[in-house]
Amino acid sequence: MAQQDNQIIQSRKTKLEAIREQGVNPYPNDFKPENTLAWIRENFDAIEEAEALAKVSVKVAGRLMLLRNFGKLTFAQMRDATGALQIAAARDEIGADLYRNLFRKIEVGDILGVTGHLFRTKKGELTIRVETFQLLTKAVRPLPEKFHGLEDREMRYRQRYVDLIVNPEVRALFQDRSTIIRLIRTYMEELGFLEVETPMMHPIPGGAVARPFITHHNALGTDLYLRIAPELYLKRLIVGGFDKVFEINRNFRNEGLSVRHNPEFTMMEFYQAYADYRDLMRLTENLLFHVAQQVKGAGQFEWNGQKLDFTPPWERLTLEESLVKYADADALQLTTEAGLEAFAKEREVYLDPKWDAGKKLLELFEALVEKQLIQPTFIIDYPVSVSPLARSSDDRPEITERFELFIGGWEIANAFSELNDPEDQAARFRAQVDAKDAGDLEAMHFDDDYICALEHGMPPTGGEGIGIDRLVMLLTDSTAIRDVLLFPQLKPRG
RNA sequence: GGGGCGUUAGCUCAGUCGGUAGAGCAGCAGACUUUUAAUCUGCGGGUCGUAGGUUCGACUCCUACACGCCUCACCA
Repeated sequence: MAQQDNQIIQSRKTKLEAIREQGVNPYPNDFKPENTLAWIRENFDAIEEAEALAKVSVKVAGRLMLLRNFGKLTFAQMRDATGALQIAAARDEIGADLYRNLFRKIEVGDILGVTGHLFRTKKGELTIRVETFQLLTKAVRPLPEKFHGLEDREMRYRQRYVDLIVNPEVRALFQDRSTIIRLIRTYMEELGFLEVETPMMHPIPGGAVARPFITHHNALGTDLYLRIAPELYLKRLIVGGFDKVFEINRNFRNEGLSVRHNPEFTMMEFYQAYADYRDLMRLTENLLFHVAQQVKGAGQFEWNGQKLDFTPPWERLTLEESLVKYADADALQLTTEAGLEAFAKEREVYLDPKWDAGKKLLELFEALVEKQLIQPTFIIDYPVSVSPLARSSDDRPEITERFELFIGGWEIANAFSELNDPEDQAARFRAQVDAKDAGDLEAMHFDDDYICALEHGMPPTGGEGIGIDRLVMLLTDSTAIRDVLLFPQLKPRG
């Protein structure tokens, strides 16, 4: 972000030049720290004896976050990737010339390498007594104010590097995000799932109901779509004989931004041959309970002022049951299209007359129930018309063996027993193409090669997608997806 | 896209009834060898988001636009 040099930047650049004029490189790369600040604190914070501390020699590097100068003595707080520790430099110990001409030119925000021994101040704080020091990187822009830090949301997102420097809780959140993903990956691998990577650029967008981003390949002379889901590729791998696969990666959907939506977001999709949606419900409960226990220390934890309980088993309701339980619907009324319309009118929910009964039922659920599903809840048995890739129920052909998982009022996961009948799948694709021709921008394309794959025989399979960003939001007590993405999408600066 | 709120110094924020802007931190000069948001003295620092309008005069009132936040709609 271009900014006019202000007084402060000018002052810092003047110091930079003064350092250069002394023959000192303000950006050297020959200093190798040997100790982390957290290691020093862990090993010596409990030691009180001055003689014992004085024997400890350390070599550290980090950014100066606070500077307190007393003329002939300077205290500074140094921060590295692991933690923070105080250093103290005395004029009479490092030499008057160095102290005046170089150390005093160092400012908050600069990165410093230091060697020295440990001691404890009069107030008892563990501190490094500086014996030698080296300026490692001069910062010519000032850091935000030391007490309030950087609070402006826009600046925090646009200049995340500054946010990370001055707001330690942001750093901790992204470490948690990494931990969550690692726990999921390890859990899946231990269940025997193979991690795979499938294309991000698709000639035919598929696997979800969404509008894609379009891009162009010059050499091939063809348009490509950023993937909206990896689903159809992962199921090709099931056809190919990998019985358990998963992928944790980005999806891209050309939709609006909101507190819960970013155009690129991270999903885990996984497919297991010879499993059905009931098996996946059990897997999902156990997986998320495990992750919560590891990250939060318990299966129950606070999120957004509410207590969430991830302890299995979780409630399972059909769409109709959820409307009865959470919206006081009459069960019988929901069984007919006329009844659905009457119920919608009563609750002032708009239903497009062009929609079929299944779509109307789903709309009623989304309008009246979804936000109330705070505790983990599986909603099951979705209509066929809104589930073009899911296997129909053998008992009730109008519904599919599908569930969506809701937590905190948000959809967290979507799963079903996969449709592996190529003729049925082809018919479903044709229905989608008809909807697209009728103007539905989100309807699916017909994927000939996917039908061809199914014609080779895909074993009965259960498949699921879990929204990683939303899961991270729950586990980090966040309410905006931007807060769990290092670089969330924002409008370009005007 | 609709509605509401916001945008003032590098950062965090005040700014009354319309009379050309203040504080703390940060910066500069100085004092200080044990501070913990160090303290003390002095000094600088502003396109008041942008562009128009009303007015003798606009940070302040009006309009449009930009960006952000919240919310609704669409979606995961």
